[in-house]
Amino acid sequence: MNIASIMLVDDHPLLRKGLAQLISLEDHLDVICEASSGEEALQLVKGCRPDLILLDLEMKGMNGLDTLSALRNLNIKSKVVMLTVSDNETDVLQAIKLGADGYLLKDSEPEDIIDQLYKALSGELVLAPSLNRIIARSIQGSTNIPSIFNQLTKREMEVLKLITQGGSNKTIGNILSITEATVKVHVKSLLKKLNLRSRVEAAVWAIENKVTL
Amino acid sequence: MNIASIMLVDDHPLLRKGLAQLISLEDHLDVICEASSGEEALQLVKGCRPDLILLDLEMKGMNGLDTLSALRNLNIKSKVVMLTVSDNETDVLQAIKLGADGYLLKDSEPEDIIDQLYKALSGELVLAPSLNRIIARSIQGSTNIPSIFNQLTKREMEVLKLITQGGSNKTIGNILSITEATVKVHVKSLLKKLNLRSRVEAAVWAIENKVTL
DNA sequence: GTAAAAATACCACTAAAGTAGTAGCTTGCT
DNA sequence: AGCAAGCTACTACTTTAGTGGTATTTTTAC
Repeated sequence: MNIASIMLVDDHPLLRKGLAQLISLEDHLDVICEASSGEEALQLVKGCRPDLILLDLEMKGMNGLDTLSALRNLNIKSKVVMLTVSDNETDVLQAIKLGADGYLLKDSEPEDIIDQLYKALSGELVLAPSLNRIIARSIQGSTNIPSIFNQLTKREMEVLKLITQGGSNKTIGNILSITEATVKVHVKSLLKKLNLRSRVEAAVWAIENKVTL
Repeated sequence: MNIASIMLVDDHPLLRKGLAQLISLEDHLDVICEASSGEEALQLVKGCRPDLILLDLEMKGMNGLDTLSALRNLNIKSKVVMLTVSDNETDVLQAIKLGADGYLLKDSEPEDIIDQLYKALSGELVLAPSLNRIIARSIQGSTNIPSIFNQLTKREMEVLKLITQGGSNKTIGNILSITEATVKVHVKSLLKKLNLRSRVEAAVWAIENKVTL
């Protein structure tokens, strides 16, 4: 077996250090470059050509999902394994949809992570064990949330964002230069799409699903 | 200078590894024990007697602040430096109030973290640079938020929690077995205390300040 | 034991929020 | 060209939310 090259992308130097050290103990794995942001990662990949990219989901600026889709758009064929603290349902499904080769949690045991990296390198789709039930539910089709997540229109997203900032329909209307009535229309359809009952639930949903737009 | 003993408390093995490796490069610092939770930390401290405890804020189960106050109740005199991803205002101030000797952010540069640890060991109160303005604001007294945080009554906290779950005043009343009118009273005073304008803002505030009660 | 704070409850009122239906206009897709 | 989808706007209506004030009972604190 050849030595597989790995790129680390995480805005926490500490965690990169931990990963690098962990990986350095493996004969068949080698960290060839590190990036502290999604932007940096995109610049470096071309020169790096890693076999596998370990990508943090929660990053300032460009987040992990954005970075992932940007990487795919650049036609980078490296395996990409997401590394995250959250087992957030939409994030997991979104990552998979975007072509991630794995989704691991930071609180896993180091040995498990290494195991999973080998599996990912061999072409397997690896998921942290605690994510299995999320995937299962999604396959059962009961998960209308993530598919509908994308179906929120730009306007609805904007309105949702402003709701999380505590805006009333009127103030949201002023900000977007539309009438309160129109805001209500957006709120209504947004609630319907997300299957929620009030703007409070929408705000909570948005925060927990990190609607950043 | 003697070698200072350090205890690591973090539920992410990876990050512990990173820290341990980082610290192992220092001649005057030595990691003598590690804990993966607040509970474990409390069990281990007595046998460990570290000079300094590096304590993660975000942990499952007992969080960092709980752990800190528990440590102080056990009359542990070790320096305690909080390590966290968030620069959340209330957390910082709360930690300091509870007697933390430092508050560092995980995305700092490793060298900076080491520097800060030395300073903390020498008795200095160390804060990540980006926290300075938070502290400044607090000293200016403009920060009514954290002091008032504690002033929310039990009932108000319960109501607030239920608001974050999307409950209407009526349903909250049903859950708590009080009338809608009474719920409104609680909401009113809760909004006043937190200086917020609507239940949506309250919900967002509660989530961002991790009101778990 | 008294005073203050908390929790309960009610009324009356204003202001938002949410629902339902209609409709004109634009943009993208076929 | 035609159709679907998104954005806009309106009316009319019901339901919640939020404000102000008063008042009783229970806890908590000193």
